Amino acid sequence: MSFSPQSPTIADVAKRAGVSIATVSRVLNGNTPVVPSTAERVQAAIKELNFVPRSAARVLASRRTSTIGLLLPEIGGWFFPSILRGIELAARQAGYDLLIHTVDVEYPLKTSRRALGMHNTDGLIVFTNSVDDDELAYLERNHFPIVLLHQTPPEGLNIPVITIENKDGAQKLVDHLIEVHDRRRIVFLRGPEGHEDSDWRERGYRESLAAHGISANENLVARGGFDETEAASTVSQLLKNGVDFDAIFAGDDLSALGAITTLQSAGYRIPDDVAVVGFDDIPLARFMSPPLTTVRAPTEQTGIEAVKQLVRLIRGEAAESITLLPTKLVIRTSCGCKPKEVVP
Amino acid sequence: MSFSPQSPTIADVAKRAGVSIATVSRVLNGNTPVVPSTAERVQAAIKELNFVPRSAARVLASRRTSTIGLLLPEIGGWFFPSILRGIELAARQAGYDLLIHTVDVEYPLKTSRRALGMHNTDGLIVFTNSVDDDELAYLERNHFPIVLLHQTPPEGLNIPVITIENKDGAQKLVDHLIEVHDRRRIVFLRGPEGHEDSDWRERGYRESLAAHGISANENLVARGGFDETEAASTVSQLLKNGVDFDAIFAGDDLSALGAITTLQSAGYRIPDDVAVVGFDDIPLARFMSPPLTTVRAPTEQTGIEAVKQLVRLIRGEAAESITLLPTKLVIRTSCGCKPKEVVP
DNA sequence: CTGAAAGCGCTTACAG
DNA sequence: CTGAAAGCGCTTACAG
Repeated sequence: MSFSPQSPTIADVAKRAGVSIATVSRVLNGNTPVVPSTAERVQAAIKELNFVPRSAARVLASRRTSTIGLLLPEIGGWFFPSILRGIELAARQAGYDLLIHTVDVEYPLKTSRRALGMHNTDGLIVFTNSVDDDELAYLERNHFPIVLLHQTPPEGLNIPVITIENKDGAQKLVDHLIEVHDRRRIVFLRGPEGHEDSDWRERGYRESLAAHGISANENLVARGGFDETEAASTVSQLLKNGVDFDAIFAGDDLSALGAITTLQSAGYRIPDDVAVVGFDDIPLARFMSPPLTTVRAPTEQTGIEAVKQLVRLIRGEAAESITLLPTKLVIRTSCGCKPKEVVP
Repeated sequence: MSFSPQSPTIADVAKRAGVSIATVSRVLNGNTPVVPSTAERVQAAIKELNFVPRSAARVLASRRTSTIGLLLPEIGGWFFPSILRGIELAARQAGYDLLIHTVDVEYPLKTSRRALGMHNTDGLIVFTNSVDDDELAYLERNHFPIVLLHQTPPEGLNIPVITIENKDGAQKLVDHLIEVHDRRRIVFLRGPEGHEDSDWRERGYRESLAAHGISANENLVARGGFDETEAASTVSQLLKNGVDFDAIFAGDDLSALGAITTLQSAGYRIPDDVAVVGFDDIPLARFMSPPLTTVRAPTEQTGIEAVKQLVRLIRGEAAESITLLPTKLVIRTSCGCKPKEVVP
């Protein structure tokens, strides 16, 4: 039903080239010397028959799947395509296929154990909370290669993690609001509950305030949900409650968008009345009005690093226990900077 | 290196349950009756040993990979995550794994034949131009199940295609500009060369003009590239050239964004001076200023349909040769409608 | 309903 | 450098 019946096998190639299947295999894998003239005959036979070795047979015989599994939460973010591209490129380059499974975050364990694991991959890249702690512990106990993306491992588990300089980026951003634009009543819009990126950004926010002798005001910390709609409703609530603020550090660019929209339709001018900044530098950030000041993370690089560390683990080498990719301030005008000063 | 050495096999389960491996296999697959009490013992053994059957062995023995391959162009669009979700959900539900490969559109053939094909999948979902015509012909000649997404098959090949009502959506949108807002000098911003979605949208545009007795003006058709930057530079060029227009139908929402940005910084008011509409209804469309009138496509559904048709082919059933998913006008204010009339 | 056995298409020691 | 052969871990006729 799936293989064409006449689909050639290694035996067909061997027969045609007049060699044993072992020799064909050696030509295919290139890891054992083969006399050039023989190799050429084999190559020719392969081409003529349009032969492609059955993956399953190779996997079974070699005990290596040459496949990396990627577990993602169902709700894909904006960075998702570029991280995926990074992972796919790096995986292919290292000789691995990529098997993807999206996880209903409500049932991380049940779904994940079945779909991707040691039975069909050599290692797993796990994105933010898409595998629960018990499952991670189980996999680690069995020395199965795993790398975490944007999530530190649960207590006691030694699993490499790839993430970005959230705290540092956030701190620099808030420093900028305070030092350059003299804002002191800065709202922070949190991401979803339990989202580590958001937690670190919040720490950066708090440390910046502290470093400038501004005492934290808990009324200024509210839910943004990494989501335009939630941020929009939170900001209207703040306005309704008469909370006094002169800037908003939205947890991500989407919530910045929601905040800006709400403020503008309530008649506030940005950045004059309220400065608004985000995090991520999604493609549309530069097109918002005003263009959004934010923090850029090297998303594609994140995926590449994840594969790099995972491949080390698969090869039995040591991996970095934490890889922290640098973030970078992107100054536009929503913070109060003038177009002249803008980084292109 | 990849399987833990002690990782249990079907033989371990059989021994523990005191049955043959054939019986374990039958319990696993549930396609042959097994006495309930025996089945329970087997299930218990499976659970105790934490046994998960090796995929490669099943594939090799059964001659079915139970895997669907997805070929994507490297440049992921906005709809990408939701289409992927649709595909993944539907694939899993139908009992298939999902193997993904992104294709450098410069070399569609070379990369694609190696990565995904009959040697490791039961069928392929091919996204816009990620496999070249010769390769498609080769696959079809071998009766390998394929479904195309947003791309009609090359001449003479009978490959099912899933796409959306591009022409109809575009036509309704332009009808709206003409009939409701009395615009007659409407610019169309094309997508990338050879992009079928764009071609169909252009046809809808032209047919709407024709239906209203407006003769096409080729000066009003220009490159938008499905891209903010390209659209922005095209629109400034139009302005510089003194081209006279009262509306822009951008090929997609991103180019609408670029157009709006450019017009506004040149001092034009939207929609009063120029109405701007897009296509796709990306998440940020409602947050643009003004909120963008556009056309919505059921992206997740597109992925689901693709899997559905592909599974039919894999099972040897007949598939719909074309599945056209409906699009829907989303009226906001960038076309000139007042907020009151806005669809929520 | 169940088991023994062949076979899926490769890789890889082991000899030579 | 090359071949014969065992074996990877399953599924599936074939008997019984």
